[in-house]
Amino acid sequence: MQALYGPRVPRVRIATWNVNSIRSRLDRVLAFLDRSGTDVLAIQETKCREEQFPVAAFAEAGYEVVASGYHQWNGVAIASRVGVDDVARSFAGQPVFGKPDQDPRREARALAATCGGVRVWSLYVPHGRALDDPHYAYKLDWLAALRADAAGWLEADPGAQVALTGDWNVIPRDTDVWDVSAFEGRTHVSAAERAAFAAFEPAGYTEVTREHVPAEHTYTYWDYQQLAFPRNKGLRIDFAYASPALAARVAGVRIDRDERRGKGASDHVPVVLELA
DNA sequence: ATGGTAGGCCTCCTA
Repeated sequence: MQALYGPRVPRVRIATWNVNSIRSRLDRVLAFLDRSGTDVLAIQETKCREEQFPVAAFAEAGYEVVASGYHQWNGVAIASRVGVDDVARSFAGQPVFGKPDQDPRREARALAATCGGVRVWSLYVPHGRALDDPHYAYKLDWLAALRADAAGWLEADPGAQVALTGDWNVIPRDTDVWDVSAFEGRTHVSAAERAAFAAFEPAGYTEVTREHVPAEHTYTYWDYQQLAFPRNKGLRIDFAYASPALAARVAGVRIDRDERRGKGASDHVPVVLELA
């Protein structure tokens, strides 16, 4: 009898990747899915409208896609071969940036779906641009609103399996960049950004990529300019916060550094969570 | 030497 053994828990491999245009990166993304055995991929910077997303190529590879995007900037998606249920195109308190009177839609920076029992969020945190730019205040508001909402999900269901994955555009530690002095006076390293990032821990979440890949100067992004990758001048800005029930399942994390090599690479590499 | 790259609806904006 099935009940004697309890419900089967499917093994799931979840990855996150800022692809910097899904249309120009399609072959690389499909090749990554094939070689990595990824079941759910949270994609950021798709840089396309929903109707432009190459869903047929993903379907052929066995993945269902849900995408959010309405022009050539930002854009997030989730590709899954273990289901995409209960899709959300924003979180409850997600701030609006720009000219809300002309464009009331929130930017396509957050997308959620339940995939194989895990609530997966694909997040593209606002860059901030500069400390004195309105986009910087927007970034801090955005992170605070996400934290507040994410805390509520755990209060409502402490056993929920939630993954907050994506490009966080925050350098949490001085050792997450080749030379932190190069970022003095710039975004990504400010005390306010680091506090906004760290605030997910007291909200009940664990940053599992740090837990499983603790080595300093381990990067997930290298600028296209000035030979940043050959010189290993990178940043660690792609992370995955996991709820307690999900964090307990994470058996390993891999940062696919090789994906940055060669012509036609994204400036970010995939980060893969292996669930037991 | 005050640049360099890569994406997009591409002579500008975003990262």
